[in-house]
Amino acid sequence: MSPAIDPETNQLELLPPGGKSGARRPRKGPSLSIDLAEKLPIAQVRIDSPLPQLDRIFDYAISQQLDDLMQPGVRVRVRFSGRLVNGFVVGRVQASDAGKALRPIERVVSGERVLTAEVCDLVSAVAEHYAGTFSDVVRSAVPPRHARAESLQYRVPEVDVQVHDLDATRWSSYTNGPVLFGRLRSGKCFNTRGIWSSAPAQPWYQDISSLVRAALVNSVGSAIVVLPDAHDVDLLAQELAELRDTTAILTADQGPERRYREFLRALRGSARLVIGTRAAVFAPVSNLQLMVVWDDQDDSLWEPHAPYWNARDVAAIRSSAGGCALLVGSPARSVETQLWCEQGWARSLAPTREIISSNAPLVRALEQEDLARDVAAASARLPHMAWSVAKEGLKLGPVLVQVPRRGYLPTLCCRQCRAPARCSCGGALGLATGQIIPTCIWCGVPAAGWSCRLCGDTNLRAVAIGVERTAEEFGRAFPSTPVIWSQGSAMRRSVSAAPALVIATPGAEPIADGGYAAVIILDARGQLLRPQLQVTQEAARRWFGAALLARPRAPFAITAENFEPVVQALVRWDAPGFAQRELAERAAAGLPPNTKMAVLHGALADINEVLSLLTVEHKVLGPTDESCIVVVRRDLGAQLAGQLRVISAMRAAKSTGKPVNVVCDPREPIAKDSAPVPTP
DNA sequence: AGCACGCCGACT
DNA sequence: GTCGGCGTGCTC
Repeated sequence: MSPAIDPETNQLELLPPGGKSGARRPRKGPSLSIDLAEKLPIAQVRIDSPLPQLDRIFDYAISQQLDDLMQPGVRVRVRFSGRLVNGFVVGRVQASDAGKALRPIERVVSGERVLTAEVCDLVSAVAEHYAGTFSDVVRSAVPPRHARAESLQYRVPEVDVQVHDLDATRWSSYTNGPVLFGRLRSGKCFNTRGIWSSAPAQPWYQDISSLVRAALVNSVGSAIVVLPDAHDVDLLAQELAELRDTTAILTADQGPERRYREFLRALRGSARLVIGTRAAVFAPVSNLQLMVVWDDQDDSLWEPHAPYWNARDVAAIRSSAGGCALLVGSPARSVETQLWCEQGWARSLAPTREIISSNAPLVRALEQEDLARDVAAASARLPHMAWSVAKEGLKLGPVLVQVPRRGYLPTLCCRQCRAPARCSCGGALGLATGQIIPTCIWCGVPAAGWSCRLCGDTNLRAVAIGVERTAEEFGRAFPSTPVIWSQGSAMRRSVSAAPALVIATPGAEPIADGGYAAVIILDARGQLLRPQLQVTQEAARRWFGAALLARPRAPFAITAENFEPVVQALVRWDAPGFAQRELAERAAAGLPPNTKMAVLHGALADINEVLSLLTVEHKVLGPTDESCIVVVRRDLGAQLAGQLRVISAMRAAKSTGKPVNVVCDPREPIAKDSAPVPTP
């Protein structure tokens, strides 16, 4: 409270607006003064700086000239440590506790209040949760200003939202579905949270559009839908075309003007529905009723920049803070959302028994008798069982073949000793379609005259077979059938109902008109052998995802053994049960999401220093030369993040050692096999 | 990060 | 006596 306002002059002791006056030099002579705003003359400002020691509120004086514009949420330019920097006004108060003379705010960038109070609190909460800074998070929440977009008129349209009969019917395919749907429809969104695992043969974008209609009918509120990529956004926007006039599309690939325009449509109430990719989770809509996140295990929901937030978890924070409804859907189920269900924070929605028995695909896996009858089945890439499923399916329509690798022969090894084949630069060798000489995947140099560094053999052997080679093989086997392929680099979005073989990588499967007549998963066993913690989760997501695209009761062949739990889950169409099992295993091993993890990256000495400053009860895995993992009980997660934040800020301010990079709730913290398991 | 302040060695 | 080394500390 120290710089008192003189009641006679309404003036506050101030530093001059410009110049490079020494920050700590005592001012000499009479101080400069400006005419202060009469009410709430102090602006609380967040500075645009990634430095953790500057991640707090700074007070500035508001002149009478800028009084009207200086609303919470506006962008400003302020003199900070001698230099002009950007910032946001996050509040206005009567007095400052800075204990020193204040500088006036130099300039208001525009009167647009781009950072609403709710989003400002959300950004703070996300920064705290991930031990990151406000400015790193707010960059995702508020796009850069574009003056022309700001000068446009934003009409608030009259849109009549209608709930169709089909909308309620779709949700009666799920246990708890009718209750949840009814709550949204009657406006009882408060603390309504659901986690759904897709019903077979029921497109996710139709499920979501039904929810959105229910939440927006009879209400003046808004809804946000977060989807993994721009194509999904288009698909849902088409499904909800009748709400076009009140829909804002927020995707990363839009370009500055369009992006800011769509943002302003949400901010100014011109759009009540926001459909977008991960950053849309911060959209500044008013009266938020419902948030939907689809496919929460997709990598795209993780922000690749510090502090590496995840859109599903940001949505959960937002739902917790404001009580808006939250629905998270997946082809399968993540262990994280399963935990929310088991803790009672959210309801589980699973397909009903009736829907499963009428629509779930008929799963064929590798059985003991298959293996006995067909000696080659155990090692064959395309066992007889899968072959006959393809042949039967092609009589009725398109058949999907999911192959985990793109390209032709993407990985090669020495035929003699099976050592991975490498280029002189260290990159792996692969063979592209039509090539005879393998090339390096990193430097692209052809490896003519390759010889094995270990045994000297000059012959190569394929380790993995890609989509293109698989398409070639099926083309030879079914000469009169069209073969279509689709993979990450060249995706095909849809195919007709005519018989065809469709070879695709996971996530690149085209949608078939009327659904696939059969689905085949190749190289399934190999996918269960990779060392990541997420392998079984990821496998379930990929395989349920492919199975969803099939017609009701279509045959589904998978080249993994029947006894694999994930295969069992497919047979019973029970993704929640599978997640429950995985969650229990992780709980027993002290692994997330039952615990909270943070990965520290940096030099060993710096990591050790950070660890020595932690007082929260924690376990340490490692440290190795450049990283370590800190594990705490789940209920101590906020404390851990808080301490890591303080420690980072302190070390950065004192510049002791090099900074340590912190990643909270990492996507893939450790290899499953090598994980030293913390003892509870 | 920048930038200023402060407290010790070799120079006009 | 003072020019300048970069160790500390702060930025409303």
